[in-house]
Amino acid sequence: MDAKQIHHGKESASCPMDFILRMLMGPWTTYILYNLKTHGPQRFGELKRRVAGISAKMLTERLRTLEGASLVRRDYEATIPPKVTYSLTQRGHELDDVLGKLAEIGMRWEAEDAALRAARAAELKAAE
Amino acid sequence: MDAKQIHHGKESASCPMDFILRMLMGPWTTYILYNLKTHGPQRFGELKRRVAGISAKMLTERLRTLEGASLVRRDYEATIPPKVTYSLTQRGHELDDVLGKLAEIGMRWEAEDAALRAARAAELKAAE
DNA sequence: TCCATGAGTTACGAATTGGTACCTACTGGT
DNA sequence: ACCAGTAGGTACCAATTCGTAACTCATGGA
Repeated sequence: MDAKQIHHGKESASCPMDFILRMLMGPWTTYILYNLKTHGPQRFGELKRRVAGISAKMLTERLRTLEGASLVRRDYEATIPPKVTYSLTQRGHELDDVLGKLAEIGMRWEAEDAALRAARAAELKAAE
Repeated sequence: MDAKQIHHGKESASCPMDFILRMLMGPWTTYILYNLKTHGPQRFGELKRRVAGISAKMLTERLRTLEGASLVRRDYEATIPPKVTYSLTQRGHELDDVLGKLAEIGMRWEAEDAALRAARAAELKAAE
């Protein structure tokens, strides 16, 4: 769906995780998935308020992409005003483990880096 | 390192997997990591030949980014011509599991989709 | 003497990205 | 009568991205 994919589309067919990473990679995608996971099904406006800073355009586009990949379901109720609820599909939930593991690794690295910085700072202070 | 990060940097601090996904997300990043994982430490040119279609500029930039994140180590020998070898660090190898799982999910989805398409095609043929 | 190699760097340029502002249609509140 | 909220769509515009082509430096080979 992006030009990038078209651009080297043939090569990327060889790597199955490429597709999935491309899906997760949008700047806001992880926030959206994270919010849908932790706060459950939500309406468009709710989601937009939670994912602070995102524009309606971007949110729409990301949700459409996720919907196209069957990671998110869109339930439209033609009430007035209309009510559109987004939720994770089964596929969306299949990513829970991996995202959890990634978050864990991310946090571990963050902690390690912080410890390293602290140690270095202490070292500097001692040398001074 | 990207403007994207600067752009909503404060918000992204709340999500630890965001950093890590941003690292993996570059169009070529997974190929590079995959190649380093499966073919072991390699020199720049070797890597460039394996990751078909990548430009030297991109490869350099991606490797620098990965190096900055301590996922890849760069060993430079100042011989003539110079010899630069890249390999996964311990941190780089910590992603093996997750990437493996992602690849597995990706392949499963691909297979499911293919099965679905086949079923649909058969249905069409039967109806015809 | 000219070319190729290895590992890049730099300049340029076209395409893509993503934000802002404005539009829709409908209704309920003041 | 006017404004706000819902769920977007659209046009425009600036910035970013990524590819291409040219350049680097030093040496060994034809």
